[in-house]
Amino acid sequence: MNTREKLIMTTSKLIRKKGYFGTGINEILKSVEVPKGSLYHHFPAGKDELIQAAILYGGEAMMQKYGDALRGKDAVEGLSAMVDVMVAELRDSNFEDACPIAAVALASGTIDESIRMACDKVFKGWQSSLAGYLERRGVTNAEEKANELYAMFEGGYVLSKAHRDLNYLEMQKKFVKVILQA
Amino acid sequence: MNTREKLIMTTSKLIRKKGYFGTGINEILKSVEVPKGSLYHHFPAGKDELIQAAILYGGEAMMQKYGDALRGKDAVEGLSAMVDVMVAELRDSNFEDACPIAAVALASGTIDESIRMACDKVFKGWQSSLAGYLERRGVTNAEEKANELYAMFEGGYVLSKAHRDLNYLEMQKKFVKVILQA
DNA sequence: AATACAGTAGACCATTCAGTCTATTTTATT
DNA sequence: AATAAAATAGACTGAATGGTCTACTGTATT
Repeated sequence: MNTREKLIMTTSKLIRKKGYFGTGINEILKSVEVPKGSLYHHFPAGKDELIQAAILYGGEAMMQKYGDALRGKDAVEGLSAMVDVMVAELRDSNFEDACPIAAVALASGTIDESIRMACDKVFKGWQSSLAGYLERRGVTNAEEKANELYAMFEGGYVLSKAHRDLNYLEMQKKFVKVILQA
Repeated sequence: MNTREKLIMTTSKLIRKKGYFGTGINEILKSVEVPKGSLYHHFPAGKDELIQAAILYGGEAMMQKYGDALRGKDAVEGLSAMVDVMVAELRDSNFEDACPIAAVALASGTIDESIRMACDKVFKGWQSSLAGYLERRGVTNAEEKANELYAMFEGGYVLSKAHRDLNYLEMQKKFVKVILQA
C-alpha cells in the first residue's frame, strides 16, 4: 500500500470519529507515520483535497459492504442484512464511528463546497444502487423508497450512536417491511 | 438578556453550523462581545460545560417549536407541520444549520461523555413528548412509532442538508401516514 | 554515468486553540 | 458609607493548527 492510499484510508477512519474540524493534519500524519512533505506532494491543495478523497474512498468502501449484504437476498432479507452492517460498524467501534459521510456532511455549508459535493456524490451512488436492487426485485416506486430507506437508516444510525443503543438501528428492520409494502 | 444567556444562545447557534470541534471559544467570545473572564466565571469547566448548556438550551428551544407545530392538529397534520419546521430551519439558514443535537452527537464518543448524555437527554425528551401526543390521538404503539418518526426526520434532515435539497425532508410527510397506519 | 523527476523528510511560520491569572468594575448587603 | 461578592476585562501561556519551504533520497530514462 503506497503513501497516498495510506493517507486516504487513515483520514477516512479519523473523520468518522471526529468529523472535518476534529481531524487535524498533524494527527493524520502522526497516525500514518508520514512526513508533511509527502502529504503536500500527493495533495497539493492540502486538507480539503485529502478529506474529499477520503470521503469518496469511505463511501465506496461502505457501498461494497452494503452490496455484499444485499447480494442474493430478497428485499426484506437484504435490507435487514444492510442494517446489520451498520449495527456492526457501531458496535465494533464502541460507538465511535459515525456514518462516514454524515460525519462531514453535517458541517457542510461552512466548509469548502467541493467537500459537500463529494458527500452528495456518495449518497447519490448509494441511492441509485439500492434503487436498482429494489427495482430488480419488483418493488414499486423503487426510486423514492430507496431515498426513504436511506433516510430511515441514516436517522437510526445517528440515534443509535447518540444513545449508545443499537435498538434504534435494529428497529428499522421492522419498518423496512412497512415501507416496502406502501 | 444576561451574559450567561447570551453565551448559551450564541454557542447553540454556532454548534449547529460547525459542530463541537469547529466551534471555538474565541469565536464565541468575539460573536457575543464578552471577555474571556466572563465565560470562565459563568462556566468554570470551560468549553465542555458551555456546550453542554447550549445543547440543552437548543433542544428545549426546538421542542417548543415542535410543540407549537403539533398543537391542536390531528396526527398527520401535526407531523406534517413538524416537518415544515425543519424545512424552515434549513431554508432560512441557507442549509447551514443542522439539527442542533445531531451536529454534536455525531462527534460523541471522542468528546466528554457528559455532552453525549446531554444529547441523549434532549432526544429522549423529544421522543416522550411526541409519544404522548400520538397516544392522545389514539395512535397504536405510540412509543415505538415516535422513535421511528424521529429516525426518519433526523435522516431526512441530514440528507436534505447534504444535498441542499429540501425534498428529502418534504417526502417524510408522505411516509408519516404509512408509519401511523402500520 | 548523467540527468530529471517523484517522493520523502522535517524545520519552520503565523495563527488560533482552550485555558489561566491578575486587576478592575459593578452590584448587593449591611 | 463600608464591605463582600459577583462579574467583567483582557494580557498572557503553551500547545496545536494548517501550510510553506528547502534539502535530501530513490528511481527511472537516456
